[in-house]
Amino acid sequence: MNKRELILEATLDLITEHGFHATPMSMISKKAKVAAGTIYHHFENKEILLEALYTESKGKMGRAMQLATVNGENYEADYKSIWISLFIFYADNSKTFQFLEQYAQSPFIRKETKEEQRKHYQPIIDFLGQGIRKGYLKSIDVEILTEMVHGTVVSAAKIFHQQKELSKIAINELAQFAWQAAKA
Amino acid sequence: MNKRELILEATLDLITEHGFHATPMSMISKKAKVAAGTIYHHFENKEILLEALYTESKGKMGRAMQLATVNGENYEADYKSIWISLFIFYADNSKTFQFLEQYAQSPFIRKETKEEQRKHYQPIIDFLGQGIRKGYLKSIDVEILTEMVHGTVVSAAKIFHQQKELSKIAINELAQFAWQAAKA
Amino acid sequence: MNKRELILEATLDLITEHGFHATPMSMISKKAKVAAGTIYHHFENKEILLEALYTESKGKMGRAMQLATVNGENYEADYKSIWISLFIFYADNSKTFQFLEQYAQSPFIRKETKEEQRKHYQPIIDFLGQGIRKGYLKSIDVEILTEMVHGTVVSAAKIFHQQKELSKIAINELAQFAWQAAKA
Amino acid sequence: MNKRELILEATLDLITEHGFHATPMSMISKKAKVAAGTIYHHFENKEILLEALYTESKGKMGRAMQLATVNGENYEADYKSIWISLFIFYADNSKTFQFLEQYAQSPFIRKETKEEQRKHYQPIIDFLGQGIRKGYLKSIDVEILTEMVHGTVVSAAKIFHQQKELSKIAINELAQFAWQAAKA
DNA sequence: TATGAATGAGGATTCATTCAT
DNA sequence: GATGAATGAATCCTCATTCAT
Repeated sequence: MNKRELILEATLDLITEHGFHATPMSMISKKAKVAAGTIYHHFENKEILLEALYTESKGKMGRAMQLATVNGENYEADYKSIWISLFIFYADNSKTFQFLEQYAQSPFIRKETKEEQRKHYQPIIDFLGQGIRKGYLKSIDVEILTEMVHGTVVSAAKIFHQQKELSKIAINELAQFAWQAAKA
Repeated sequence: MNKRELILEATLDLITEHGFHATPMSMISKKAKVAAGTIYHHFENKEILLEALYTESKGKMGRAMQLATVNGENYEADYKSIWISLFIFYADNSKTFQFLEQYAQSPFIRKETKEEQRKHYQPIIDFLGQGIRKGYLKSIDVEILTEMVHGTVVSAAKIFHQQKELSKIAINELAQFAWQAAKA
Repeated sequence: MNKRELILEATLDLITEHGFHATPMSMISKKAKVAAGTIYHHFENKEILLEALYTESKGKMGRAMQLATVNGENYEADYKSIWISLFIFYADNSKTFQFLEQYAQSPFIRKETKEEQRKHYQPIIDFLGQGIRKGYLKSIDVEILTEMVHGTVVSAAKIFHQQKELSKIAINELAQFAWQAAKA
Repeated sequence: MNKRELILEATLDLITEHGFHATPMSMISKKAKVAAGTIYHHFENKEILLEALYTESKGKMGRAMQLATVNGENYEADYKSIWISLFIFYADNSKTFQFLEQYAQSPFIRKETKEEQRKHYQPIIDFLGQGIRKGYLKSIDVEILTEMVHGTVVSAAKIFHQQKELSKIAINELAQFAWQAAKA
């Protein structure tokens, strides 16, 4: 594992535990077992380190959603498959989830960066747009609908991380919750 | 307006804008037009100031929900009324909303404080519990259901604050979204 | 007990425990069960409070030494009696002793105050001067001799306070030590 | 001269002049011509800086006493030689002397540190213990005797620093004072 | 006299960043 | 690239003192 990775990993760990401003660079360098100056060879400054972490995290999230088995035959099944894929990603990557939740809306990340990373939601927006047009889903503004549906995954993930357990049945119930919410 | 109030208000303003660690006490004292030391007469330290703000904010939220017109005749109508009451509170109190969202899960607020403030959700938990027992709502664990329903209000409020506008119709659509999600 | 006394007592207690600068006026006011402002009705400021304590302490010490039974018949006995009187005062008034030791040489007390309180040593200086002239004691400069003899009492008191015990025999041995040191 | 030394030296100068709490770290950094933060690279905090100074000072004192010419042939001569060595150290190192006097019993230095530095007295304790066993000295508890004898050096050093002069003859008289005090 | 809330200058400490090695 | 000592501005907090009641 190269130093860049080590630094990013340490940053994720520490930032989810203490928050951005309560995580000194010295703490990151210690956890990553790297000299303080080394961080600055890989990241111009602390803000840029954070943005890099944000970009990486969003990328991982995007890739996770592409793992959903979407075959186009049964809209409801595809919808739930995507929902569950994202849920599982959030469930399996607790720190990345927390980081994205806490920092997505924080003033630490520049708007441009946030905008740029919206691309990862595009496939979903498209999928939900299709569902609306085909009459499977409520005809609400697609951006709004996307936000609402995503919100259900986030809520489910929060519950999961609070309880450290959630049966398969329960997960399917929550997917069903999300489906009934959105369906026409 | 007494100094304690002035300090809390300044803190809410600044903390939602810059975040906890990026808001120096000096900035709060300047905004509140109070000497730095005065803050420490009212709040032992910065952390406790934050906790006080959290407690106050949760209290306001609790009071807002009690304004919902619940007459017990039509469960769906009552459900939507509560949903909309909370939504309106979040919509009208943008900063309080942001603050609660940012710090609800942060490590800055002690678990005990968080637990104690859960009391404000109790009426809703009861209301939803009733709905489950009477067969109006899905029979999911009531705590989980509460979290999921609350999540829909949060998502709606986020959309509202991003767009700075949301028609009455749209709001009713989102309440409908939340109702269909939860109903049996 | 009037407030002035209460304040002085609290100051002595706290200052010996924490030191002058580590004893805030607020701590004194709390311990004395008096409002912060009240201290300033009795003492112009912190420095003057300290000086008042110094003056009172030196006065007590002076009075203690006058309790020695000096009958002028046996010089050695009188010498030891004075020595033991002072030792007992230091032993019985642990805090006053510590305070005088720690602050006598500190920069906190003005030279004039210190000079003025030297008067309490005058009887001893006279007594030792007599001893020198009569050939009972070494013919060393009387101020120096006084300092050296006083040093033996201080050392003995420190030992006492460290050990919290010192038999009568041991005390007499130390008085004997002090006598042999000084005698011609 | 490395920064650590510069800091310790500046601390000694300032602390003896103003006292611990009246010596801000900023003042030390200025006097040592070092950035404020640099102090914290070498000493965890102000207290630990003080402890380090204490340890160094005691070490110097210990080394000074080992310079005494002790040949074991004449106990009285050896005793006086040690006494004078320590006196000269205290006389030549006015600030170290003041510092040790002021902080030896203060609450700023932890008991463990104090205990550990007692090792520097061990050679003297041994020397006096021998003197007691061989009948040269009073049979007083050796720790008590050590303290009393040390007290005579301290008193002599105080006199020296007050007067800024003390003839060789006077010094020998004081060593004689200390010898007669302790001898059997 | 007595009170204690309010003040704000001052102090300990932290931490992002630099730079000589 | 990698190191980590050094920097010093910025931050939290303290505390002597004042003053309206």
